[in-house]
Amino acid sequence: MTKAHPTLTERCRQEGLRLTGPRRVILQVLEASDDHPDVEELHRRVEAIEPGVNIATIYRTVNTLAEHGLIERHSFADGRMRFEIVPETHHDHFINVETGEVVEFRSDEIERIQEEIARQYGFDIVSHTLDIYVRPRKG
Amino acid sequence: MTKAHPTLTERCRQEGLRLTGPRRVILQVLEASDDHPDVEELHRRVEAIEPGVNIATIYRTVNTLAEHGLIERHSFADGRMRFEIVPETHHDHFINVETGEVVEFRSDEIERIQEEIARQYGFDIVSHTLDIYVRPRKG
DNA sequence: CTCATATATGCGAATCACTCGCATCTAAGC
DNA sequence: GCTTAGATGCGAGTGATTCGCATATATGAG
Repeated sequence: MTKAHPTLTERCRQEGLRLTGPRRVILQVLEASDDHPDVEELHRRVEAIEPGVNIATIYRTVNTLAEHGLIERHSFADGRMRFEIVPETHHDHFINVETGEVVEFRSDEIERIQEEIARQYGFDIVSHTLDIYVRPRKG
Repeated sequence: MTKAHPTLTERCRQEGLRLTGPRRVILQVLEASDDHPDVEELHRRVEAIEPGVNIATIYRTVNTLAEHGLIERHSFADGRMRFEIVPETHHDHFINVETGEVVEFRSDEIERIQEEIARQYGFDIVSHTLDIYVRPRKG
């Protein structure tokens, strides 16, 4: 029986990345986050577990992890970068403009239409981001 | 006979914005741009028409115009903000990852599905961005 | 047409998110 | 236990954007 999801730590090993003290904590925090924290928020969460980790290390680590394809970068309208573990299957995001909360959704239909349109234009899709800014429906 | 598109200048007047020298040039440049220039590029184009306009003025002006709904801000993967006149009908963007070129497209079907999904989640859509990073199809 | 004043502008300093240089440290292979 | 490539801490540096403030100017009132 293979595990459904190898952990980030396992994937780091596979990628030949060193498992240092600070890095282990960062991985643990990422595993435990089901929202889309930015670097400052990650730093806060890391500091809560083990103080003394420099914020530059968080920046470097998320960059390394993203380069190795273990996490995804997002930049919503607030400017800073946000991160999440690369999901099993791609999804897009609702961003609640009143609270900043992020909700994931997926539409196979939208994915399909994108492919179709890209083909019409003579493009291959490398990646895409669909961010829908919303507010709770009234009434 | 009403004009199909009021010019930016006309819309500024409607919004009670002052038409100063520098601002007129910025508006003219925006009207003439059918790409998605960033602030530096706008500054370059403005300087070519009338030197001496400070880049801070470009920043302030695009912010003012965006707040008044006359232009749209975009931030593609390169980090800086890019602008375009608010289009007649909404469109999304292909970004050629090899050249940085931006191509507009529109899909009523995608728009419709977005609305449908948002409704299912109990949201009203405020706005959205769909950026598809592509490369020219080979073979 | 002139004046008053709310708005814009130019300029340099400040800010914000992020990156880098470099000395030190340490994980992981031998 | 060594060795060494790779990781870290820290402070300085960057690049895009914003701000403070003195000056200038567009626009409406008279």
